Amino acid sequence: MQNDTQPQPRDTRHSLPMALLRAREAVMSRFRPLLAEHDINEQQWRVVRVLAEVDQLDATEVAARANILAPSLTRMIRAMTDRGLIARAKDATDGRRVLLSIAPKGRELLVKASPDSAAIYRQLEADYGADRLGQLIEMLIDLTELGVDAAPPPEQD
Amino acid sequence: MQNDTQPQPRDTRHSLPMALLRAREAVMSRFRPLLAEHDINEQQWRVVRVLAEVDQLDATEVAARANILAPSLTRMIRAMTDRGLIARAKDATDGRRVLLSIAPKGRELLVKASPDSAAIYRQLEADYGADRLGQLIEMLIDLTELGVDAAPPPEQD
DNA sequence: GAAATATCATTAACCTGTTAAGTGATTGGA
DNA sequence: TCCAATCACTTAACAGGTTAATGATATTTC
Repeated sequence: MQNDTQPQPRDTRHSLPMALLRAREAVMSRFRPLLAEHDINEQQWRVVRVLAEVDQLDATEVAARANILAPSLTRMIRAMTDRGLIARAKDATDGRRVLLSIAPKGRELLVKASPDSAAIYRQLEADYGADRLGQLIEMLIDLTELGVDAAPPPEQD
Repeated sequence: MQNDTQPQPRDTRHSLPMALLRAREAVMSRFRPLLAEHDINEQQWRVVRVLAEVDQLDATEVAARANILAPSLTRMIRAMTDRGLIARAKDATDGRRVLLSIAPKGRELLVKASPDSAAIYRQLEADYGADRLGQLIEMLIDLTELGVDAAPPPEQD
């Protein structure tokens, strides 16, 4: 056996980025019909949910919490305000900032979709195991919080 | 306390889809510089790696294994064949199928990028714990394999 | 064997992802 | 005060994500 002369990449099945991608796709496939029913996409749904948790938030923070890039959010703001899902206002003390908040139709959407969403989540817990699902989420949060460079090379100066 | 009249969605931090998204973003941020160095994006990198594991594969299978939708793959095939990363051929026995295989520049890319990729992965294991990372991947694979409807509602007729 | 059906790939249309550059507002040091 | 640097958002350009429709082959059914 001399098959390890060249370091081969991990097989795609056990690659962490791909495993994350596939798992996400598997989970989202359960929620997609519900989102389609309410004529909203994943990204807008995330924005609505982030804004539901707070009174108002500047665009940069919304983008960070909903995992959406600033240019994407800029485009989405127009569509979502036009649809009455969110409201946009300028920050009085900082002219650069755009403050976003949830609007009536956004709350309405949340109220209408939440029960089904919760049911889908319960089914997922039933299928996978509620404890195990909770454990998985904690592990994912830990992974996320490692940050880009948990152990950066020592700076030389 | 009477705050549970309306089922509120899980806070975004503990939402499974968002946790998966954020974790993936955190992991990919480590790999992105390497991919940029080789002037390739995530999706093309996935296609190259899938094709490296086999002799040839029809487009549908490549799409499935690389988690890329068929229309996206169609667009990518042109760019990737133009660049010499993959090769495209028609299936002699089934005129509908397009068979894809890795091409010399694709193998070259793999050879050049793999050592750095492996190093990034080892760093990730060091930061997160190799055992724990393996456990996480197994949990993600299990989640993926639940499928869309592990326990579909009983059909009525 | 012909018609109906199913499958694979492509195209189209619209949206978001991503990077880079641009604009206006704010901040902080000379 | 000035002005350079930074910051928040926007715009632009191109690529992929997503859905639906279309075309071309295969397969199934009668």
